[in-house]
Amino acid sequence: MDGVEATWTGVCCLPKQIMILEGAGRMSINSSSNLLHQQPSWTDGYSTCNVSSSFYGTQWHEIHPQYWTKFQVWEWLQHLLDTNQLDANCIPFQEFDINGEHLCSMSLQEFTQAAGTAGQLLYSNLQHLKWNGQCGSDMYQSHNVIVKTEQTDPSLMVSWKDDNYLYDSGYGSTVELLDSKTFCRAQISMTTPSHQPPDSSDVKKTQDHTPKSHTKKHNPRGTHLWEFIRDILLNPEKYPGLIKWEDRSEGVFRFLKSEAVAQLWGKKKNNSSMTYEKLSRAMRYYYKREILERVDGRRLVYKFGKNARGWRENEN
DNA sequence: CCGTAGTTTCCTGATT
DNA sequence: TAATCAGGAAACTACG
Repeated sequence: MDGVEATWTGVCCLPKQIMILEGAGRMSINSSSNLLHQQPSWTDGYSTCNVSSSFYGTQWHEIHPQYWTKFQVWEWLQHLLDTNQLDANCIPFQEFDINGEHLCSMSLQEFTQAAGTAGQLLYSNLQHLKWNGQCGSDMYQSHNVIVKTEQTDPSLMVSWKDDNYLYDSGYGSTVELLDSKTFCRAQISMTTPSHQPPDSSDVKKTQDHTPKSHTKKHNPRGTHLWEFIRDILLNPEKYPGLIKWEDRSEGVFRFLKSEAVAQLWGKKKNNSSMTYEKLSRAMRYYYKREILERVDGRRLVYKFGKNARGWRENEN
């Protein structure tokens, strides 16, 4: 029911949606009118959008490609055009009138058939998004600098470099859980000749290559806590034993290692004094905003509310 | 400089 | 008794 629920406080993608549509027109895609007619349900409810910065954050680069809507697929395509300064007709949007799930199931061959030479770029970028970044996660493949840090919980080996960090699951695999904005920029730098340095507030002040066509979101500290939690849940193989789903379809989950999660969150925020006590206070603030719902009587158990996005299995 | 969002920190008291 | 939950209050910080 709320796959494209427009009631959440900030479907602030309106400007972007307009941009995409304009872009489609400019690109003289022969089926642009088709695109317009097939605008998915995101065209509904605009007028009711309460443009709050609270949810500026939930856009294509903040959720796993698997969960993208058709619109988010187009956003991604548009983004690639913009960031690679590609000619608009390089990517036939009409060939990508599909949701993220479908997109993720496409082979390289299918991408090439759909988008010609650009297909390879799309494919490799998507593979990267699928396996290395996602949701609030992102990475710098060229910056996998592992800096060992002490962890109270011995099962938790976390390494950091700037905004990103690597989480060693303790099972021999080192994976990334990074900031989404960083990931976005990493993707850009990855596919453009001029390499951009990792995300940092310092860098942000000096860099001016970020495409302006993508509206700046009010997400001052990178991934929000609830997104961070969601991403851990969406990566059970990467973050084993930290948080688990109690009821996947209902969005109910439970902290298994509350302090370990708090440490991980603290690491992300560069705050070594983070505790579950403090993290849980922030979680409780989400009740009022309906990002979380109360689960009475169960310790360490939370439930995603109607304003939490991107956690459902088939959210499109 | 100001206001706001999203925490962070601290605290008191209740519950498990 | 320790851990967790519930919220109030104030502080903090990036951002517009």
